[in-house]
Amino acid sequence: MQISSRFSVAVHVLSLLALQQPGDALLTSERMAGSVNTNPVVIRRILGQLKKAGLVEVRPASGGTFLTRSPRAISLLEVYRAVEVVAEGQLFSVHDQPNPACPVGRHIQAALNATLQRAQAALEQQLAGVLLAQVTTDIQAKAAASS
Amino acid sequence: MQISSRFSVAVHVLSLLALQQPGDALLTSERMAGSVNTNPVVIRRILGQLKKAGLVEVRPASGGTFLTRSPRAISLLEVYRAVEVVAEGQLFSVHDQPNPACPVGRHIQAALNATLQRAQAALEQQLAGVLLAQVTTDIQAKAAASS
DNA sequence: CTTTATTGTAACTGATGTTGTTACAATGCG
DNA sequence: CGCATTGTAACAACATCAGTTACAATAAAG
Repeated sequence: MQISSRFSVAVHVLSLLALQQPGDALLTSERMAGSVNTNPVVIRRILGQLKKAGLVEVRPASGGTFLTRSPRAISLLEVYRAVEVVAEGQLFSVHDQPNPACPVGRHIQAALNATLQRAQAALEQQLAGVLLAQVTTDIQAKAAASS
Repeated sequence: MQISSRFSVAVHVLSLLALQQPGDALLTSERMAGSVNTNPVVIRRILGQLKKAGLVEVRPASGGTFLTRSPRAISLLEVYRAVEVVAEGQLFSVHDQPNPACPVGRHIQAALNATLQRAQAALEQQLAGVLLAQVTTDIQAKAAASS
């Protein structure tokens, strides 16, 4: 099973917000949905999660949406956590009722746990090491190169 | 979304096979299902995948099931790949039709790709570094300690 | 050669999660 | 006030998962 695209959509939306300039038209959920190519409600749901995580400020009605911090202070791990694509520490699911009468059944969970936690932590560390600013810089570089 | 428990069940089953002794009663799907605490068909489906990956030999009818290699020569990454919990290189799903008329839409996929691949590779490397033999040794150690 | 236990596989179910959609009340700017 | 927009609920369509029933194919044992 794949990790939900909520994560990539969230990074997309945050990139739009990070690159927004003072003079620009306000970024509404409709506009953002146009860039992501989805329904505005999908964007609003994700914005709700980013807001709950304290990453964005959404001013109701026609107030616009803004980052609460510099893109240099937002890691992709924070975004990943914000959109709850995976419950904390639960990337792998483990069969939960093995037979305790069998030595393997009794100990498999504990024997596997350390490895699964390490694997998950390794993935999260990679996300922690990338900042939103790096993504937007990369986007701008690619945009400049292709023009 | 979580990674399917097929992976942990497969490691459980392979541990049973690794710890099986010559004199023991044959490990049928029914017996293994008893240890995992699930339905025998679930076990047979997973055995089918492990067989396809060349990790086990299943002799039809009442012939028993065996590892084709030493547990020291089977990494958890091979098991992970065998049960196809995640299509190769596709742990993260990315929204696939961003708007090319927007600079962010046009470049977000490429900008994210390297990071997502690295994160996934970090996870897989951890699995590659653990052998089935380590799991069974750990199980035996825990079983000895609790007796 | 027949009996018997077992595997391999198809088909179906119920539960859950995702993405997209419609609908509409609440909000706050002009 | 009027209006664009947000926040949220409700629902549909779809996919995957885990469990189950059913049964033909297989091969070992007598």
